Amino acid sequence: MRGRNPFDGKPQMTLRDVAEAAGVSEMTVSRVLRQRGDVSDKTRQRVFDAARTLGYVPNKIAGALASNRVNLVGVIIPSLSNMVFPDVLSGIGDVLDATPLQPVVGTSKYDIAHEEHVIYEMLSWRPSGLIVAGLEHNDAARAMLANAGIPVVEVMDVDGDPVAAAVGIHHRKAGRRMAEEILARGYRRIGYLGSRAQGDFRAQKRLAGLEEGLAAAGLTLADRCYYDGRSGFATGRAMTNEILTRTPDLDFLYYNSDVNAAGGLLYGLERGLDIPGTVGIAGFNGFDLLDGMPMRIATMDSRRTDIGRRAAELIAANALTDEVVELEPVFLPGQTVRAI
Amino acid sequence: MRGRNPFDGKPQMTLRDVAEAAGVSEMTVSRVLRQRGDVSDKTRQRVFDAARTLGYVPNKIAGALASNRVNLVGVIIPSLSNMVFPDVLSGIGDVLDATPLQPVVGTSKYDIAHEEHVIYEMLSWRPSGLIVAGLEHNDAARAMLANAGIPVVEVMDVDGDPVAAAVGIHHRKAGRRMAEEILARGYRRIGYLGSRAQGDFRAQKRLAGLEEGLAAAGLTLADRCYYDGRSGFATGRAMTNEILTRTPDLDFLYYNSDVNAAGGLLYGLERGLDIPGTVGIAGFNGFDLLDGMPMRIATMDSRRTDIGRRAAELIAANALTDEVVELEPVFLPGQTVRAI
DNA sequence: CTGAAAGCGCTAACAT
DNA sequence: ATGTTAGCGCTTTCAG
Repeated sequence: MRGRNPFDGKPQMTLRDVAEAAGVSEMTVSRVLRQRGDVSDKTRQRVFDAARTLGYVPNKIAGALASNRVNLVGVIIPSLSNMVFPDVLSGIGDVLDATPLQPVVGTSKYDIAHEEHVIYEMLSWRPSGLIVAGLEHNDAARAMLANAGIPVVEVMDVDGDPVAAAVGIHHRKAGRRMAEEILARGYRRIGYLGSRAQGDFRAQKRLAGLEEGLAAAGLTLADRCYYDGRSGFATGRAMTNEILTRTPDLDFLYYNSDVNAAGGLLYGLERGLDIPGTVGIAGFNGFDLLDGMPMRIATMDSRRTDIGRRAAELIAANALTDEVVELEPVFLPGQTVRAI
Repeated sequence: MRGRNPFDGKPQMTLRDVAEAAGVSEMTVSRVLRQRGDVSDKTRQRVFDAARTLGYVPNKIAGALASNRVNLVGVIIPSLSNMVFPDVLSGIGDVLDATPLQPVVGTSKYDIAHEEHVIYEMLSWRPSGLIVAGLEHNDAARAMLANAGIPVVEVMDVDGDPVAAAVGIHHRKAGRRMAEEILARGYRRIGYLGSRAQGDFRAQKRLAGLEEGLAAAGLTLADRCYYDGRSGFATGRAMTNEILTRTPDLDFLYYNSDVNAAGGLLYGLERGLDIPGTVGIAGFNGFDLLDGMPMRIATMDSRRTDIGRRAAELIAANALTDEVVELEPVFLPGQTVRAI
């Protein structure tokens, strides 16, 4: 007899069991359970009853192999702890809920080599589509994505060279745009506060964009400050303290994330800084969790949910395109920058 | 010829293709690719080369069907937007990373009927284990979990009647414990601020525990205030304003979540309330994101990462037990309650 | 409306 | 160290 996995608790119930109980063929059971093809009401009822009493749960593995159809969409994001990505997932879910497709999430941990591994694992389940955060992949990953033979969408960022379709904002432009807003409001001594993580390409692009924007006005960044580890209020405070101690005459602080900016805001208010008069503050992302801070922080809505939605729509439409959808981030001045 | 899925981009590459290219049998290729059984170095190399040049990606569907082994662990949680659950996932990941198992996440949206559906979908992929948040399931779901034939662990909560193994804290006890801490610090007019959501059983249990604890001292809750929608600073502020307007003599505010408590804290500080003198504040969860608030909020660490870890360990050990692991939440007084 | 046959791509078990 | 055979549980296809 065929070896059974020693881990198996109990024998698997099969279509055949249901068929026998209902006194019909396996095929009929299959048709009833998938609501495909015509089956008489009487038979259908018998089959349903049999399946229900037996507690039959179909084996999708077998079904997928036979039909060559897997209603899963792989979604690969760097991390779930960063609030950015759950928002993207929620957009994806909104769209896929109306289809038979189901998202399956994997995390790359901001590590390109690990990402390659996750992509490989995902593809080996033959999903109906793949959504991958970011444009930065190693060659092996790019090759897999290019040859996957299923719709692939790179999300978040369109500032680079997509392998496939892409939906996102242009982070460099977002940085430039922020520079313009800052300068238009009369700030001149600008500091940047962000993560040291090599894997956060999008923040790096925003920084590059910011510097471009400043350069266009003949300015350079007055100082910058980096942190390791997680973002948070404490992180924002610590960085702010560090950069203002080192360069006290800064008149603007641009943070990689709203969460850190919020920490900076709290720090500044406690020190009695005149915000936005003496020092302006801006973050990035537009987290509504932070509504209710002492001041609304200037930020840029990164369109996360929309990005998820648009990506999912491309997958649901089975679009094997390499279309690039660039969404416009929305600048939200809040109360931490001077009025124009 | 066999019908091909019209969605397929290109024909699937199979073991046979690699076998032909390498001039060996399919079995040999299979052995090489799974690093199982002895294969000569020369053959191994030929196979690797062939697989790599062809860009072969194994079909796990077929492999799983043949081997009756699926290295996936289903994880079903209410939502990803609530920061609680990513923390649990990260604990699960820590443990599973050292095994061949991979977590697959599904969300029940705080809806028991939808949860049943998600459990069914998960089980139909024949995972090696299932981790489900909460003890509250409908009968169909309970039946599925009980008969899954794989290790099943219910996480977060042990206050109820687990179908299978359970790892969590006892939320009613946590509420009682909080009542004791509050009373021991001399507060007497206590208000509760939490979600109206029916699906948040654990917060409801904490509230029940709080009331029990107060009752034990001959007290009752002085007021309560509920919100719809998402937690956040703005939500915390609004609730706090509402409850203090209605019942100005409250001397303690117990929130369902740290995030709302933080909003309440900001509100209170702005109004010049003496915290913790006149009014004490406590939340729940122990989110370290909030480190760096103007005051450290009193809270109870819900042991989320540990819960994830312990649950994953049970799954990894293939434990078909109904063991209940009760972890102790840790009370963190912070600065928003009076010293004892 | 229902059934029988064939086979999806892979791996267990048994050769050799 | 490598090959051969059978079959996992389901769905496609074709026959009635």
